[in-house]
Amino acid sequence: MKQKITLKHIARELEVSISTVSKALKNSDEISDDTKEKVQAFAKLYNYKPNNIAVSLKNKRTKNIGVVIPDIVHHFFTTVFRGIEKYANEQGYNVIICVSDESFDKEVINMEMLNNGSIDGFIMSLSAETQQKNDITHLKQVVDQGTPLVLFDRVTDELECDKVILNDQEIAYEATKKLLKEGRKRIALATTESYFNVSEKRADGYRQALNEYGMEVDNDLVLVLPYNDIQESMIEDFYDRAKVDAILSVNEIFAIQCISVAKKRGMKIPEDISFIGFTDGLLSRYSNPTLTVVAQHGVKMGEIAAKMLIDRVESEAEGSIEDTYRTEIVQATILDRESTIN
Amino acid sequence: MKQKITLKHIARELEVSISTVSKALKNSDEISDDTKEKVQAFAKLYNYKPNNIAVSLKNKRTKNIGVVIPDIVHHFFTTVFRGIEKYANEQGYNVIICVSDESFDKEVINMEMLNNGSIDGFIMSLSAETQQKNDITHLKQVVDQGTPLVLFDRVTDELECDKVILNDQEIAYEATKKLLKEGRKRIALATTESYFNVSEKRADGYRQALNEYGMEVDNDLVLVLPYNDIQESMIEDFYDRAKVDAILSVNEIFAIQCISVAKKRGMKIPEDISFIGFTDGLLSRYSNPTLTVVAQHGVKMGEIAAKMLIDRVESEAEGSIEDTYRTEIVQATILDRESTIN
DNA sequence: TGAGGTATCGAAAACGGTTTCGTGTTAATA
DNA sequence: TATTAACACGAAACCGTTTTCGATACCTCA
Repeated sequence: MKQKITLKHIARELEVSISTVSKALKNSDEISDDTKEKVQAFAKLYNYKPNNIAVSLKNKRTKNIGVVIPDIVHHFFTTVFRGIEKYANEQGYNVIICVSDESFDKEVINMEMLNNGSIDGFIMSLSAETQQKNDITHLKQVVDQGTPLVLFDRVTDELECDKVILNDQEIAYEATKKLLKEGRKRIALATTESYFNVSEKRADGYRQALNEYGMEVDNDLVLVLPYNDIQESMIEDFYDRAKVDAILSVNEIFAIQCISVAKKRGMKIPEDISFIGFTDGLLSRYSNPTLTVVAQHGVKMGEIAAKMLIDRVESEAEGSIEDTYRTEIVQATILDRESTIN
Repeated sequence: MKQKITLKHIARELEVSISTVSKALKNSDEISDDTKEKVQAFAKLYNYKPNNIAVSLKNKRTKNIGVVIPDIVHHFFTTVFRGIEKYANEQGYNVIICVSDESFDKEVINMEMLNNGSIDGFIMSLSAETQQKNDITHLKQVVDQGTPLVLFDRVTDELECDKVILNDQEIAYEATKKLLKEGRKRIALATTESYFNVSEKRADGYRQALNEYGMEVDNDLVLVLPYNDIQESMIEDFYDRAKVDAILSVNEIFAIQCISVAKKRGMKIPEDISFIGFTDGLLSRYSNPTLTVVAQHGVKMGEIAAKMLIDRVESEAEGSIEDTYRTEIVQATILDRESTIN
């Protein structure tokens, strides 16, 4: 096991000072070409790499960004993360990831773990519990301390910071209109508990479209499903009590399960009933019939979030403080597949 | 924006030395109870948290572990990562993740980025390209430098280090035997190019079972599919040229696609043909019929990998060098679902 | 009374870099 | 020849901790 080589070693070996070595490696013009060559050759030979930790301590910049997300075994978050990681790496940043597991406490603990110099800024999406409790003192604290923060997807209006969101309401409106244009009369909404910010906005878009077509929003047509542990009977009951000819689902799984039950009941898709779901994951692509979806462009969202964060980090480093926070909106698109009529 | 408070600030304010503050906060018995109380109260009041970077520089330990995986939008890797993150966090470690994107170059660059003091050790799974080229000099370099390294799933025999793998061959043997016991006579193997270590081992298990039942391994029954961009016609052609009554697939997607084509051809599942796939992801659970799978227990694999790494990191820190590398084997299990006869 | 012990604290080195400023040498200029 | 500027380099401070090694003051006991 070879010892990691440091400036000190090089300096001793070449009988020059540490400062000379440091400067020579940076090609400073204070140093003669002769010594530069010597030092650089030696450094290359022994594969010298500056110690990141030492550099970070000196610069007060780590080139690490912290990402806190509710779940990692989850297609949407994964794609966003992909975008973050991609952009960050291109800019020479590393990404430290923590999973809050939809838990408020874990979210708080994770952020405290990271916010002691380990990272230059946060990108995060709120946990379910945090949205439910609506307690964001930990976020405020981070922002107060001057740590840049970018929220994506599951955001909150109570905090002033940079944000990246989907045009949820608008695209839900578009999706619903697409179903209406198919001639659907009894369009259902499959959704989660309402404390999810995004679900609420999607529901708004759904209602807006119905209203525009002069339709009443029938509460019997709203199917609220639990986040986990969905029983088929819930969907059966729903089909029993509500005549339905289309379903807009706030996620992929709900849609797939509704399709599955519909098929068992002998309904023809998309003739008798059509489906649109949010999230362009594997399920939608490989289901039978394939599912028409709202593509959320997670990678793009992640890239934008990373860019916003890094821009802010670097501008703060240069002392030019921009104090206006921005909210970027990613335009979702509808991907037509077999579960709707085209 | 409040300045981050340091030992120096506390020391100045309380008119004691930095060392006293440091010791007081650690409850050292060199310090009187009086001063301890004063210092601790002040620290709590101003929410003092030690700067991680400075601590890392001093201890030469970062409490960060680096994870390099080929893909993040991928169920198996995601679950493994979940296990890593879970165990690591419990032990007070953070996880820095880099995605190699199945590219050799990115893998090398990522590892170089991290291996300059940013992390205490690596957990990784080889990229496709790395396996293909069979070039692992970058890994050897890391190990030579004394950085602990744990390989999982996509490992290599050419490197001595800790490893965590699945009992791929054995479970493929079991799965194939399960199909044989169903009375299947023409069992196909849907697989990737052979340079994937794990695919090769699964193929071995498949052959072993066939041999045990006195069957020839018919090369017409091996369907090699590309990693991306699978055309349905490839599967159509396969069904055309080979009479098949069961398929063992090295992943989920191949199985799902084979099922889809089989259904279109009017084959009854599992009566006419049965399926087993590797990876217990969403697709298998929500497909129609649901897919019998080999569960790889990614979370457990991740936890084991993290434990192996952290154990080694900490034992090295204590100077007690264990020089025997271990290979842990995770036992896969078969989850019976609708695509096979039970 | 003086040696030794204990309690409490501070100075300083160290981790591995970056950066400012000063200094000695040489060469150009008045 | 004396002054000065350019050149090449080193000393030292600094980032925020931890930790070793005194140093002082007070106390105890022979």
